[in-house]
Amino acid sequence: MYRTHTCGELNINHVGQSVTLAGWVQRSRAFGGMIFIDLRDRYGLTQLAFNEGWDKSLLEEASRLGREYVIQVTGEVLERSSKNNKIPTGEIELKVTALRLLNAAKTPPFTIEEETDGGEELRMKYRYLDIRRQPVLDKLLLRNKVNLAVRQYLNAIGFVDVETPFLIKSTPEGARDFVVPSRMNEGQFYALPQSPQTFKQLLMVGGIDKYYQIVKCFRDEDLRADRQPEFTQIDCEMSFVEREDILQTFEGLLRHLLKEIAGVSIPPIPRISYEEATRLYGSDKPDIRFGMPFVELNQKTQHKDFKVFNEAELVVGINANGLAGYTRKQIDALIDFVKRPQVGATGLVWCKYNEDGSTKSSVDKFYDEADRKAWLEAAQAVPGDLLLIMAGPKDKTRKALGELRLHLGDVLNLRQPDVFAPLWVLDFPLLEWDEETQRYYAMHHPFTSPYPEDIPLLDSAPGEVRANAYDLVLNGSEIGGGSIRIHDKSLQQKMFAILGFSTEEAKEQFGFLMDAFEYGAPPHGGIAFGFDRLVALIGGKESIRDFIAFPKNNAGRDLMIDAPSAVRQEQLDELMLSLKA
RNA sequence: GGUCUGGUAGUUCAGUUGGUUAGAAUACAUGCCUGUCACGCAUGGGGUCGCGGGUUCGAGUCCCGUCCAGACCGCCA
Repeated sequence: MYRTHTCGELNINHVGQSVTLAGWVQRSRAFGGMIFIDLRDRYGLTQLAFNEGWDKSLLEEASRLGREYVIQVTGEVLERSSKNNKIPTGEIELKVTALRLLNAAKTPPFTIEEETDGGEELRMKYRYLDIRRQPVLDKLLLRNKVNLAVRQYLNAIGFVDVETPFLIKSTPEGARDFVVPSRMNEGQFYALPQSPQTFKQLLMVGGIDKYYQIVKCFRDEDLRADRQPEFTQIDCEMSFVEREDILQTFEGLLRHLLKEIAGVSIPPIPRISYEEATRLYGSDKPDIRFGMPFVELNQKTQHKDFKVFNEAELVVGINANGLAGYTRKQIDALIDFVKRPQVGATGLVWCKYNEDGSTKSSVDKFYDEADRKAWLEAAQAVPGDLLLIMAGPKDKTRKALGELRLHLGDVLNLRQPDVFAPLWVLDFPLLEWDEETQRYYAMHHPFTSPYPEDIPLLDSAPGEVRANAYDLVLNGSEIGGGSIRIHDKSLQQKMFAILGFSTEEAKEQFGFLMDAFEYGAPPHGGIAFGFDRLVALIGGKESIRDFIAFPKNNAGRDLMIDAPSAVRQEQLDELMLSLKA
């Protein structure tokens, strides 16, 4: 037996007991005739004490131990003469009577402590050392806790975990596929799933009724701080349900998770339409931890000679509550923010509602006091507020003002990580027109059903058809999305036709699904959650990387194992592949 | 595909208008120290200034290229 206890559990009640611990040397503090060593495992730290007076040869052995050496010690639990109230084991120490070196260690390239001196790249290269650090370990433990809570909730209401294949078929829609060459089928390739979408629908045809899976998905697209090429989804599907059934079931899941993990009770989740979300917040995933809705000012601004406003499709403002005191310099900083290429606005007009009730704006040349008062009133501003206005093409301007709104939320500290404000976004458009390829694309995916009452519009005005789809947004991040699916072959065929598939192409790509629809497919719908992102948000962080044990960098590389890499010529030959020079 | 930022000791960073032998902190090694817990004190070792080219009497510093890392835009049904 390597140990009788862990390094996190001994306390004053164990004094006098003989125990054996095993772990890593965190830090050693040596004095003339004595040495203290902090021994670490994933449960905590325990101080080991060596004393010349107790055992001189043992003290000498201890003096040779370096950082991260793996050791086993046996000894007696003593009450400390000077206690450390910063750690749970701080009242005791181990008077070591036997020391066994289990493995020596090179000096680690960065310090294994709460606050490390290591940079990102180094930590990724030596991820196994990084995982020894408490903040990283805590995130992995949180992930495990959320995973367990998801399974408990879903199992309790009858969901069945079914595994679906990873080696599947490449499809043209959606994200770029990772492809895998097939040795036994020369010149042919599998694709890794972007999601188990069609399989879970086939499970519904198979009568599984309530399916879930916590499953890896793969997308060969560029990465971000919250985007990895392989990521995990909580994938769910239900039969004989309407939208309301899905919303209730998974609102319950989020409520369960926040209660179990974060100890937070949330009120019923508000709902908003896609149209309203973009109109009020300039985003289809608004952060509603704070207000600041947009106010449209076309009618109140386009009666004077100010060309910028007059020629704009949309003039829209936001009330930056309480910022009337902002100096010229501070306002210039906001203007610089919106002019950054990432935001892309051309300018920003401001209008102050001073504490004394007077008003001042950057466009006083064109607008008088009455005009300015009218704007401020429309924005429900009170003295002390600052109105910020943008003008331009509708979509672009809304998006830019949405960025500014989030920035103001940050500036005003209204985006607290421990506040959870979920939101359902409903009534997405079914289709999006793409100018470049001159065709419609499914906004969600081609299996999403339109609202029955909108079906006639599929022929006359496809762009106006609303999807029976829903996104769950948490604190400005999309954490889940789904829809009621098409389960009727002819409607599915029609969708493919609108998306530009010929009958043959549709049959070749998705014939298996449409065949299945002919054998009694039940009405069904589902949802998938981004598990990494959900865990990160519950943990109060923006980046998902630390919540993944072995993440990839922003070029999709694993710095630790140095993947991807070239393969041997024999492997290529076996696969009948040759590389372009 | 694009924009921006960075690359100097094991690590995190500083390094002025181009100018003598490239510094600090920390880590590491050695010595001293019997109650530390970021122990303290002293001494010491440690550098292809990412790589290649150019300008110059002289380049860590300026220019060009390239590689690597990070953030973002496009992309992500």
